[in-house]
Amino acid sequence: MPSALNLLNGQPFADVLVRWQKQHGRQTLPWQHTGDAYKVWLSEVMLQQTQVATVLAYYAKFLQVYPTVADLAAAPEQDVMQLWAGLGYYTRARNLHACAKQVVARFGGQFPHTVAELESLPGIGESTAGAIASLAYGVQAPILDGNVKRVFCRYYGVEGYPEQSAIKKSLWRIAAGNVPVAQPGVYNQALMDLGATCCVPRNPNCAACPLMKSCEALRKGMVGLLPTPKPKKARPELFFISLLVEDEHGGVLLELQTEKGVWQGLWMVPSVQCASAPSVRDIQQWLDARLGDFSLLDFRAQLVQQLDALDQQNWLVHELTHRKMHFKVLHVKVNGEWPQCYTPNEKPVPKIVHKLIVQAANQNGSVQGSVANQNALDF
DNA sequence: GATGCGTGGTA
DNA sequence: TTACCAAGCAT
Repeated sequence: MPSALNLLNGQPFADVLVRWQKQHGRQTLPWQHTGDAYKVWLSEVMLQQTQVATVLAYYAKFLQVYPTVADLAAAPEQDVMQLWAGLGYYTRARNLHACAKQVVARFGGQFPHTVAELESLPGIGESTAGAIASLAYGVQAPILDGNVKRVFCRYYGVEGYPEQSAIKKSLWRIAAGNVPVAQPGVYNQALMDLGATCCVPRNPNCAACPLMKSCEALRKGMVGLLPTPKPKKARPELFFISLLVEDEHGGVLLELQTEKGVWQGLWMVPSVQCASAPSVRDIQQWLDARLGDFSLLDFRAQLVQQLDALDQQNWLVHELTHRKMHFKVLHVKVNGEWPQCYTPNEKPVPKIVHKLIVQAANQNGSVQGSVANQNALDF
């Protein structure tokens, strides 16, 4: 267990990391060295469960469109969702927007300095609050993200799945016990940089690690075994039939997902869950129930004609962390501009919409398809 | 306390 | 190809 006397080669643990960060850590990430809590917050939220390389383009776009938290607070939510589309975990986007509004309303447009106040804001949990407080304001606050958990699990030889509450609790104790008064931001950045560039999940570069000489996992030969992996669980496989209605302008019929669950707040092509071997009768019933909603009754025959061919159509696979989704498509083109049809660039859509459009375009090589394909590639 | 929530990269 | 998992949070 760590203490104030946690020394490494006679130097305080934190000093070693701070020195390492300045020499070997990352220095050029766009939100670093800005002293701007808005930028730190924006990056931290985007980086939740998401890698730096993925975030960079989204971060730049957000900052360009919303240079300040007040700009973001004043934006329509759909605009925020649109900019976020493709980044995943869309609750983050809604919370981002709600948080911006609260920062303006409750804190006069300035992010608060204390962990407790930061944590009271939507989308900011204990770790993100610690990151903002330490990185933007120099507050002595711990963080505990995936990188830090891995570094501590190895360095202290902590066994057990880190998300388990008892393990997590002891990791937080370790994290809190090590944060230095001086330069807590650089120290926290060091932990993240070390985890992201050196103490990586597979094939860590222990020879280059500043903590090597007292790493418990290394001493025990357990580096490859820690952190203890998540217990495996079967991932349910779900099957869907989707309705791809394409108008002359490359627009696609989309409906806003208002239910809680995957893709809430985004726009999706009409879809119905089915068995892995869907029956023609069930899909036909679904069509009869839905076509009226979209004034598409005239196209019923055209769609019904495709039902038998669905057996031959390959499932398009879309994998999420907790489930594996399979899609087949009923595709129809309509003349003119059609209500509720939008290009995927007009509305925030999940990635699967682009995939479905691209697949349909490849299958029939339509002109509309190539437009849709272009839109997909714009992302 | 356990579960749900996206997408992309990597070995 | 499959499996893992990455700057977590909300419910």
